[in-house]
Amino acid sequence: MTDEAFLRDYDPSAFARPSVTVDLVLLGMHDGQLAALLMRRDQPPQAGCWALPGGFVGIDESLDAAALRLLRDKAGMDDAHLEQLYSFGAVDRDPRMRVITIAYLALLRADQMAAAIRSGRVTAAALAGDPVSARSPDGASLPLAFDHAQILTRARDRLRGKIDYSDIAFALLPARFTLRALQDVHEAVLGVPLNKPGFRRRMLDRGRLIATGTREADASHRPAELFRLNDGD
Amino acid sequence: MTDEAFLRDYDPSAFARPSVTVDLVLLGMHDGQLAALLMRRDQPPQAGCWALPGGFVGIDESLDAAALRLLRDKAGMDDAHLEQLYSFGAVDRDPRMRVITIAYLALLRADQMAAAIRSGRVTAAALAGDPVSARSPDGASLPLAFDHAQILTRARDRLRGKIDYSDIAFALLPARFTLRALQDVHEAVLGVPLNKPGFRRRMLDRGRLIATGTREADASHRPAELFRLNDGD
DNA sequence: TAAATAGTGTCTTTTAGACATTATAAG
DNA sequence: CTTATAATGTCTAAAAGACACTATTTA
Repeated sequence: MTDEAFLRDYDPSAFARPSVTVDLVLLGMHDGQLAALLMRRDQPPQAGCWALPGGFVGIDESLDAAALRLLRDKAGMDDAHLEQLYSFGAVDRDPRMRVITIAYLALLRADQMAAAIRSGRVTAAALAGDPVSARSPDGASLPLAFDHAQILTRARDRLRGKIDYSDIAFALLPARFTLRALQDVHEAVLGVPLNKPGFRRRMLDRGRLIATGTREADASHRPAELFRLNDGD
Repeated sequence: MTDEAFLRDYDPSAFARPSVTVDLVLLGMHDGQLAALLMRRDQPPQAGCWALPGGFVGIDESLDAAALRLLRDKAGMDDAHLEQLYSFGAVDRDPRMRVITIAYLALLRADQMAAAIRSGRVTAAALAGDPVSARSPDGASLPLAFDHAQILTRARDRLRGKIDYSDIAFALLPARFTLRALQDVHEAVLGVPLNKPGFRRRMLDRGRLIATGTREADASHRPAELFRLNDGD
């Protein structure tokens, strides 16, 4: 890249620049299904459609910092798993102006999901299908704004691709969890039922799960043992 | 995101916006090693350092279109494997101004590498280590500009992560290739030697390789059979 | 004691690593 | 006939799917 190109870009009005935003895909388990937290648009364009929480990237703010700020402002938390997902830059993705968005994937525990929903700023929508579509808890289909179906599909696919060899499933669970709950997460993300003994053995053979010796409390049947992740090494 | 935020952003001088560029990581095999194509900076800042080819994203140009344009302009080709890699947006990554770059990974065949080098616009640099460092063919270490070592490391890691389950290795090979050449690509990318019979069986059992019946020509020993990829299904 | 889920044992198939052996070309 | 590499066979170990079975809690 030549310095002349940079220099002429020093004058912000000489050449039009795209706006840059960060959008958050907040994913977690809700009612036993994989769900995203969405905001309802009440202004045109696309009023009535459901959108990802997002905002502009500040001129003195890194992309990661912008994602963290939005996580606090839109979902009211600051300790979720957060990773950059993909950048979307189709020319007409927003009818108002040229906007390039860097999408981030945030993984929430059930208690974080519940707290964000209680705050009233976001609503949970179950995700299914390919490409992904969103459904409200009562089963109604929720229309998605802009290219957000595409973004949600890529987020779901990222989760599917990484769940077998990474620790991301645990970001969707409390610190102590049963093997059944862990299997429920895997099945919801992958969209297929899994073999129980095989799943159990695969998880335990990995050597990362530590039995706590305590058991779940509220079950109306034999209670399962609670495990925690050994994130020390 | 509120419409007020969008509206105030309609005036480009009201709020400073970052510049947006696309940088290309052009990877291929060179002298039996994994190598990137770099440009030497002859102007400050970082004069004498080696940088990825890149350029601004046009206001009416998608990210993918900008990457394709740069592939043509900087490497003189338009049929390489091209995929978005990651976006880099640290506030001080470029000392001149705030620049967010969307990095793309391009995979080149040996003949494309050679043609780009002959054009004189880029130079091949072998990649090794973690984080990646660059070396010229004569063994000299090449200092990398800005955050480009970080970008190259992420490109190399993407290649490593996908080579076992995707077709990207074939993007680095001509249409017809020997199993030894395919193994050389895997070994260069992964940085470890592989077992020959096991590698051969794994590739053939996948059912994607088609024996052509012809053999390599220039060998001074028993010539190996040439295969091609079945990219039909 | 019935119901429901937790948890285990075992068989089989698949996959992959290691290593020895045979085959075929050039010089 | 020597040398170098191609190509194959076989043994073994680890991983994963399927399924039957036992164990333990609540109601």
